Amino acid sequence: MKELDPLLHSQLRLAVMSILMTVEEADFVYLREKTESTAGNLSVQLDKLSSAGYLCIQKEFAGKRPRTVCSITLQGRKAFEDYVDTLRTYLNL
Amino acid sequence: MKELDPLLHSQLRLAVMSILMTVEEADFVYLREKTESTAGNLSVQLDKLSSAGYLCIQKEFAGKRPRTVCSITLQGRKAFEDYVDTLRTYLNL
DNA sequence: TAAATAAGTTTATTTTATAAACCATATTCT
DNA sequence: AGAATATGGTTTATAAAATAAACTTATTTA
Repeated sequence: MKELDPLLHSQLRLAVMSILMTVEEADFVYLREKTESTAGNLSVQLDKLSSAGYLCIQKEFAGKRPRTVCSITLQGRKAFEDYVDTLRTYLNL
Repeated sequence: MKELDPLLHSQLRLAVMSILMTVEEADFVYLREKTESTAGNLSVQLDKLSSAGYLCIQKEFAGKRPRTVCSITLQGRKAFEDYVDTLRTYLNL
């Protein structure tokens, strides 16, 4: 049985990637609200996804406030699709 | 975002449930081979699924050797289907 | 009869996820 | 102006999980 990419097999990381699959980019606040996660947890998980090269993070300023913008990478997109395929075999879909 | 049943959102437990969805019953050895897991890990995960009422475990003897047979319960079947539905919203399927 | 194998269980270790605490800046209230 | 509050996060600590290693009991096999 092929193993599920552990980086994606996590509720919050999967939710984040799922959102980024459908949207050109998303900032920290949006992701936090959409996923109903705490900032701390989100921060950690974004770092992991970023370290893996699944998404890229740009830090800008919106007016005077910091803004963290995330977008999925090609590699991330591929990994997500791969994960879905593997999952299908688990779910009998 | 609805949360994914943590009992099913685990690689090994999901694999086990997936198998039990398609097969009347399966014994310990079969599950271990099919999932390529260690006996220790499998034992722990089967206990959890059993405690949750997702599967039932019968201990018999096959000749002189013990045999642990598992089958999915109605509740387990429902939980699995529910998990799949929830997951769809994450995966945009 | 001693060593190896089978079928598990229990305990220990590592990894993960999550939450709590914290930091820096900006804004609002008195 | 200075204190309190909000914003947008990061870092550190805690709780929960997954996994592996060690152990148990019985059974074959050499």
